[in-house]
Amino acid sequence: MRRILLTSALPYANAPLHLGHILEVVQADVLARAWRLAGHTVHYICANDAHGTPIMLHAEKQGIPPEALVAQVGAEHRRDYADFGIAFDNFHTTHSPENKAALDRIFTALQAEGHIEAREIQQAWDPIKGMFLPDRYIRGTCPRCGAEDQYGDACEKCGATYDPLDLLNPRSALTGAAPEQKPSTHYFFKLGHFETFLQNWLQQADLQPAVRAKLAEWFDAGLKDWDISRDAPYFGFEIPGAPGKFFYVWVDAPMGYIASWMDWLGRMQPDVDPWAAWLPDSDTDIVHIIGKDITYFHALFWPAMLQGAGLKPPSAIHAHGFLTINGEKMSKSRGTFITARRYLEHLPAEYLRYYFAAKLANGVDDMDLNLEDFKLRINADLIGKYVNIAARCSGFVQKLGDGRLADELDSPALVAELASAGDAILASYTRRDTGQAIRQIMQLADRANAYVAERAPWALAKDPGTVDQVLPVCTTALNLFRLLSLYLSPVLPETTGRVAEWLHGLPAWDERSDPLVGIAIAPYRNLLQRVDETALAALA
RNA sequence: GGCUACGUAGCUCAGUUGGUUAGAGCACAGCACUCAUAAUGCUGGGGUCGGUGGUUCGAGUCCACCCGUAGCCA
Repeated sequence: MRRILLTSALPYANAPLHLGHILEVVQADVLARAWRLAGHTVHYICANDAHGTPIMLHAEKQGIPPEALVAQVGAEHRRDYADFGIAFDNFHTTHSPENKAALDRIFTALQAEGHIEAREIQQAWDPIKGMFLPDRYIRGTCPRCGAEDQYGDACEKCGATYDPLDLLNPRSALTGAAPEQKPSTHYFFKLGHFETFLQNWLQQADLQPAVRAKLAEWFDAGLKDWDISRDAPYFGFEIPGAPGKFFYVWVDAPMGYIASWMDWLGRMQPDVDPWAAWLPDSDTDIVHIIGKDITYFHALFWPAMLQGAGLKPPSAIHAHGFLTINGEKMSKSRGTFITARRYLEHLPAEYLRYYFAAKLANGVDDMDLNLEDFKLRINADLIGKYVNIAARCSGFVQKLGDGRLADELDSPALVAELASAGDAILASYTRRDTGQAIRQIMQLADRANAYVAERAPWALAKDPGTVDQVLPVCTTALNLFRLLSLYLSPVLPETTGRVAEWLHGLPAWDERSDPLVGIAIAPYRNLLQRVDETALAALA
């Protein structure tokens, strides 16, 4: 049995969660639950990404301290996640003493080993605001194609990337002032020191082919030093021995994984060394679920920093694609930006969990949330196939069996078949091919419905010569339903939890071959409603 | 602009190391059934696998170029 530390990417504590965030955590949560079914020990941890210029400026605009903004947004994030059934073992924040401790240990070690270098560079400076400007806060005309009002690092029109110094007619996005050039001492992480290590690591780590291909590209381009410092004013941690210099948010962000783990251990298992899982000889697998846009930080800087600090690099990094809505990028102006909260105001969380799960595969492809497809899929799979099995059989148990299941199954072979199919399903889940798992489960649901249609308990019930067969048939079908519920439990914990209450618990994984027979069950109560058209329309 | 990935039936997606007439679910059509939230079962129609060229006895699967989409460029 494995010990696994599972993470999803830290959401930035600047804005509400949207459905793209939910796609990621659903993936991670399903994986965590599936691994637990398989008997592994999984700790699923996450945290708020609390630092950086955008948060500092946002808080300033609201007239509150950044700590207050982060706390407030963090509380909203927690609530949204909880309402989507995301069962973190811990959700912490990077603005915490634990994270400061993690950062100090790692930075000190990197510095001691000569992996940090300080040197002076030229930076854009806003003379009115009195601060250095991140590239994103400088706008101007693209030096290549002449497009106006482009960001300081890249042109959205022609795709060119450049230095903000190259921009024509540069302006501060904060004050409109023309930025000046000022020298400043910055600290750099010598990523190039880790080329050999990274080359080896990417061979043995559990990575997708597309991620490996992307990494190879960066090696070909040569590993450059990474600027890890920012000048005050900045919301973050100050660099030791360098007053007025702060760690760039992306330095302490991944350390939030460690901080969250430390925080959890400190409260739950204070005797355990919080670093144990991250030491080189640790038997804990560290698995990161991330969006494809941040592969760079997780697969290059992060393992290198850990290695440089004498810690264990990640065992696996799994990148996923982006979410589009009805084929379009999520965009506030186009009305395709759906926050997690807005979805929850209209539709049940588990519908979206199921839809995402059904379409997730072990690749980096983008996923489209097509609302018409969503409706058809939920209605067809969850109501028409899955829940239908329980709904169509339980009435007979009440009418003919007085609520008591038969002592014998009509088809033990079919129940055994579904029970043995579980291993392949679990394998699909843990391979992160959740869509495959769902296809396998729905195929079994089809088998169950075909079985009921073939045995036709309603017809058996009409003939005194066959009426005795009705209960064994329905008991068989309900056992199939119970197995399907077990298989769906990583995706639909709440619904299958209600099934568990109804059917005297779901079987333990290793005991799923034991049928539920000869026992009284309560009358069936509706488990899921069809997708409400009005609610769906309100979402779009 | 460079790079990486993706582009398969109306929709959403599978297609293992290239090998006989390209698969599934949904949608659609017909039939059956009426236990079930108009749910279910059976049968069927539907694709020159983004385009062009190439390698091969043979390519959705390999190569080149082009088009489109997404992300990255520290």
